[in-house]
Amino acid sequence: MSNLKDLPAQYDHAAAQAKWYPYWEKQGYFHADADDPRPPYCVVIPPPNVTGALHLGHALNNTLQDILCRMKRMQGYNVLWMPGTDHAGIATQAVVERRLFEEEGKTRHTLGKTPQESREKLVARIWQWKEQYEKRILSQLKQLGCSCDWQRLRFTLDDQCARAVRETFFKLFADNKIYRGKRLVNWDTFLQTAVSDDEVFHEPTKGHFWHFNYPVVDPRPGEPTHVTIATTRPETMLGDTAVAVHPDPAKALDKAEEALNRKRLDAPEKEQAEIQAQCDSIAARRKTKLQELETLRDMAKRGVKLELPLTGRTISLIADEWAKPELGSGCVKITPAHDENDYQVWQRNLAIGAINIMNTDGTLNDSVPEKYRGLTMKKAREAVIADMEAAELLVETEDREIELAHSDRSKTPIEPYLADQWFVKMDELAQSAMDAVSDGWVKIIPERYKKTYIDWLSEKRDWPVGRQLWWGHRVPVWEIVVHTTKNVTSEIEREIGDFRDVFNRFIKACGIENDICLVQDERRRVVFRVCARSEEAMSELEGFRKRYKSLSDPPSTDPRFEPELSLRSIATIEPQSEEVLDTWFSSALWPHSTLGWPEQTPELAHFYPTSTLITSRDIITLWVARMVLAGLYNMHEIPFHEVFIHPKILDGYGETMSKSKGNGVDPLDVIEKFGADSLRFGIAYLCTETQDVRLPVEFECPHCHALIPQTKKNRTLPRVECDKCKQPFGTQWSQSHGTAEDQALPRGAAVSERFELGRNFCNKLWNASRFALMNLEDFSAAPVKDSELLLEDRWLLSRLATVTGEVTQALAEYRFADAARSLYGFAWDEFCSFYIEMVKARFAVPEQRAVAQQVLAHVLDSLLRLLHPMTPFLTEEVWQLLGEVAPHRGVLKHDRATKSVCVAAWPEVDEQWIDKTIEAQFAKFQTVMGAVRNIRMEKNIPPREPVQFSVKCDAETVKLLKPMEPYFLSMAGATATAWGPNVLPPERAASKPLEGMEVHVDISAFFDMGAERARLEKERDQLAKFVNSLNAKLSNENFVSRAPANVVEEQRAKLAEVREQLQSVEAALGKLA
RNA sequence: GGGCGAUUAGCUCAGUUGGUUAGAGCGCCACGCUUACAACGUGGAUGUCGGGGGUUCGAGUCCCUCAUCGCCCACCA
Repeated sequence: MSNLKDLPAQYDHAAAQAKWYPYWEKQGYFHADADDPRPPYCVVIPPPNVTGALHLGHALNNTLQDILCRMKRMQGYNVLWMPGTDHAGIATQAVVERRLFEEEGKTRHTLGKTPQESREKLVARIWQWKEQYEKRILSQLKQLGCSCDWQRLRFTLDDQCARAVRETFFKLFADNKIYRGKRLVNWDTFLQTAVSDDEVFHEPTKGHFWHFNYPVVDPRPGEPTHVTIATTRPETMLGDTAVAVHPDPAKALDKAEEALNRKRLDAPEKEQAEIQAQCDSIAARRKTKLQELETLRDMAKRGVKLELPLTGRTISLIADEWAKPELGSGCVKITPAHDENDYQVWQRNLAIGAINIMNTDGTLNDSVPEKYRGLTMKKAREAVIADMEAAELLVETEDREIELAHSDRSKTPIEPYLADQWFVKMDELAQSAMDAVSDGWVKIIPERYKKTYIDWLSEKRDWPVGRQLWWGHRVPVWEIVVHTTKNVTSEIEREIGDFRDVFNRFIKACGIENDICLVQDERRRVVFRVCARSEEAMSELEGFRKRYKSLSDPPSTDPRFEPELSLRSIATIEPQSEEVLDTWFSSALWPHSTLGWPEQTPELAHFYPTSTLITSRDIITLWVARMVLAGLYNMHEIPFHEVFIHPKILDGYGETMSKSKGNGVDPLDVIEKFGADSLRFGIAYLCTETQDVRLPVEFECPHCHALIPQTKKNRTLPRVECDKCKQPFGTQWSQSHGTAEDQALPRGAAVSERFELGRNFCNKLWNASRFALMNLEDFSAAPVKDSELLLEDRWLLSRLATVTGEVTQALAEYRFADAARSLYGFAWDEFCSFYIEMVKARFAVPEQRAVAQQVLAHVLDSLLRLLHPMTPFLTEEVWQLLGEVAPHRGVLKHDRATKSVCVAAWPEVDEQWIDKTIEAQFAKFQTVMGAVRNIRMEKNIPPREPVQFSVKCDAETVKLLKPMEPYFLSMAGATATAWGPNVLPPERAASKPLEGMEVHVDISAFFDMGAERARLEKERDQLAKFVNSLNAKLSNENFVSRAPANVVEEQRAKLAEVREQLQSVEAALGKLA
């Protein structure tokens, strides 16, 4: 047995963490079996990206999951918390590539001698990175106390996930839900990949607005000889295929004017001038410009061509509604391959065509005149402007601020780019996911986030799933081109038919016919795409392709190879698609792929659908929506019943934390300084429904441990000087932006004082436990009789039952802050400040000792259980110690404590103890105690000085308070001299009127006439004010007649009560005079 | 441009279906190392509940409106 006297006065969080996590793991408490008969409860972790270490947001996310898992485990569920990490395709590759460039000056293309070798080498490096960070992440989760089933650890790029991804892709492919199409994509010229809209951010950039003239080919007399267009991206003119003018400029102007007028009516004054200017501009157009636009429109209808300067090409003048007559010249250039809106115009006017002018690396390609080829878009811009100016076709240059799209990953500008892409058709899939939520199968909490989810899905935009990256699940598709020498359709079709026959024989011979799906390209009929489901099918295709290439390798005479030989002669198979899938494709499968799908495992049967998903609001669309549709598609069943969207962690300025802002906080720093329990409790305490978690951040000086507030300025300094000791220290910013000297400085951790709340609470509980343990050394388990319980025992048991109910209910509804606050108040104010203080006096009386011990041990036991999900280490530490002195605990009935609080039963609400009368009675005692203490302080009576007091109250209250006399002595140093209805204040007393009572403290030794009078006058004024306000209310005819009778009655009673108090104060004052 | 959320003590936040004189923690002031705890105890001070309207006997709470901040989505030749 530990020597309880030697327990440190401060909770040693580091020791507890080191001791208990390994213990839990060894006991296998976190492991869940699929054949366990208990009801399942399953949570899949939102897999953290292996891009870097976990931040506070992860700490919050995982703390909440752990709180629920631990509670459910105690409630008797078979809990599986499925852990894992995400390969985070583009993000991880970008990080590794950037490092490669910074540290070795290499790009991914120069890493190996061949493209193949480069790819392999880069992927190998990313795996190394992944191993390193995954290890770090897992260690962080363990230090946080997360009770994940580590035996089931998964990674979105591991073999099993790969199988699930291929299976899903194959299903979609065979189902005609995956197609290849040319679409305008956001092209990252640095990473040379398409990125999704979600991976693009806009940044205001200083730019210009250039006005160019395009000459008209053979203008008729009286018609314009050129049209003027304006652009912020002049280099794209090389890819123009048309200029558009509105088909009905007059009507469009009317509409614009109408809209403007509507806006003007309710626009604030400061915008009026601007609107007026726009109105004037429309009016001016009516006079001068309309005619011209209508002429241009007519010319467009006639099929007039324009000369596209610098290219020698002619382009069409078309009529399209995209051109807004009220803006610029009223004409707009159309570059379908490099602008989203222009692309839409092309879709309406296919005849104009589209010209892609860019290579994948962001340089201009062979579609532009030779002099521009190979230039970057930026260089091309300068060249185009110079040449247009030289040709006297540059009309005007305006300065203008533009919101320029940047890639979130490489931070370089995005070029819109027409490229072949893999798409998933979203119509039916999105609908199914919408229905799941609108019909209530999946519940989103808080409910307001339903809207985000539904709105996004209802757009049903097809999902571009291909990424031109090397890190990820490679698209399992091969392209086959059928050879043909024929140019008659029917003959070509016959050859295609032959190909199909031979191909089918080939896959049958390989035994992979069930794992192969062949689809013909809609436009190019000789092109086929083959999707492979299994490893075997993939290697057969690859094998065939390789053997095909090396014709020197003579095919075997095995009849099995006959179809292969035929196939060789009629078609070419291209290498497997170079692309990989969007990282969200594998994340979408997470809830079922981690449980073993596509295998029908016992886990899948037992744990799917999972119970709850806990995540952050910014991935409701990217992740949650896609998991629902993927789950429904693959499993025909929702992936989870409830989704809880938790708040975000912000810094003291209300900004999101991020590495690039330098305001991030590493949970390990917080754990080291405050302990994991404090971090967890602090998070739960702040995790309210509507507010984000705002945490002012401080640097902790490594020299003197002073806390220096983090400001927008100092958070991005490579070295910070301590306010107190004036010594410099490094920050997380030094690591990435500092000199070697900065990096060598001792590092100042970024922490937040907000976690002091949790630390103080843990320490309070530790010391209360220590008190209990010290006083339970002679504990012998013996159930108490109901009659032996004193008022304070019943009060505490009543409060415990109530709080148990509150906490259980709050956690069931994801109200973490409510649960934490409820426990905080109960443990600190009721258990510590009152019960323990009272029990001290009882422990001194031998015949009262045993009962008090039983109740104390029991309530501590329950409190530990209730707190365990939030503060697992502390509660386990105390649980073990308590088990040594009091292995059997309870009140009327005893049970043996479990080996660990981890597997202890969650407290039930014991209704028999809930007693509002007792709680009200106890409140009276607390009020009198407060009054006595208050008078002591106000009269400056030294703490050690004993005082005497008397209480005027009814007989009922006397019965209640008399037994409490010892507590007044021990807790307020006050001895009661009289109780009852006829009590009169002593000669020199300080008096306090209370509800139905008067407290008089004898202060003859400290009497100060002036001070006492001042105190009473203040009290009198307050009461008088209250009486007035009540009087006013009650003399209001409307209040008396319209308010509910009970409310009026309450007010009347209150008035009588307050009047009485006022009288007693006035009496006391009179006595002084 | 559309949507969502926030605005309560110096700071960070609670505040149930409208009903006494609006709460907590930190910080602040005073006193106290009383054998669980100074990371503590006891007591105290601190608010035009963002502004303006409205509904109501009664509004921090419901409605309208304005302002500020934050987030999401869309758009910007």
